[in-house]
Amino acid sequence: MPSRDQSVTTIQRELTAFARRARAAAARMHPELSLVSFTLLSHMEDQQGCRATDLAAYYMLDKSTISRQIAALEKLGFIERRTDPADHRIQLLHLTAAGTEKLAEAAVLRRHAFHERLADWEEADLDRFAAYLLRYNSAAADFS
Amino acid sequence: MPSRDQSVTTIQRELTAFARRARAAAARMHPELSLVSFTLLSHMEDQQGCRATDLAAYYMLDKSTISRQIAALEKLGFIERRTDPADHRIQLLHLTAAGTEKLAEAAVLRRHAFHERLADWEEADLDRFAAYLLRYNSAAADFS
DNA sequence: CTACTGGCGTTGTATTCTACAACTAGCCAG
DNA sequence: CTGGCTAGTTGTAGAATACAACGCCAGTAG
Repeated sequence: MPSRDQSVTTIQRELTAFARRARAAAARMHPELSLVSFTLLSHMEDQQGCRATDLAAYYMLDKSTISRQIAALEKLGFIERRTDPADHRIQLLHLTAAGTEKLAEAAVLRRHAFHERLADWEEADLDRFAAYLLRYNSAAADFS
Repeated sequence: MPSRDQSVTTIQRELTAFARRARAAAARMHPELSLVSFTLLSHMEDQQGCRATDLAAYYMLDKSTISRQIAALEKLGFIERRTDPADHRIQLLHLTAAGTEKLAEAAVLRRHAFHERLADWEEADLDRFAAYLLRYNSAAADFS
């Protein structure tokens, strides 16, 4: 039975190892959509009409970085900006049809990869693993 | 009770969210040691005498990237190269005392952050979470 | 109404990370 | 010895990112 400290160390090491590979794995899986672009599009799909500032805060990126990413995604035709009629400083970001489609393509590839890796897991274990990750991330969000 | 597909989707989303933030979080925690440098040093500590090629394969990075990272870490005095006497093509990478110390400093900061986030978890849950991550990563390694 | 203040986003600039390709050097099989 | 393989380096270019300075708009104080 591992000690509390050992478990925390393992969690840290394994999460970090995953993080280190995620970028390259995403690049290999869908070269047209980097991990950053993918997550930004995902976020926009979930939160219809989100602002650039929201994305910056959520992903701990500088607003200038987001601005350029947004510009690139717009140039590709994946998103569109709608100026908030109530406040002209704000741009509400929305996926276009092309963006939705592209995101779905990448999501299929990713989901397939995850399903493969998790193929031999019991459903109960998947359920608990998902719950643990949710719990961890919601706690981590408070510290960011 | 979530379906198998929902659980996989959650796992994918939450792991990805973590990965997206890890880089910035590491940079904020220990600005002197990027996430990449940190993981490379960690790997070298675990696998005393590892090769640059091993690091490249494990983290899915190009060998040129590793070469430059290695060069930077050597310039900082954190690692040293020892040519393998049996095969002069190979450099065995070792931490120096300074590197070991620097790594320990960063590890303390990181471990503290993880302990904080996991403070209110039951030990049994930590244990299971760690086991799930190990299992996931060992499966993922086969696909890389 | 005007001026200050603060929030949102863009642009200029520099740095870092990364990949790909071409290369050198060492090992080994024939 | 030669050809082919492996380990690592270097040239080059592109992408991501941060920081700082700026412009624009909204709200508020005077």
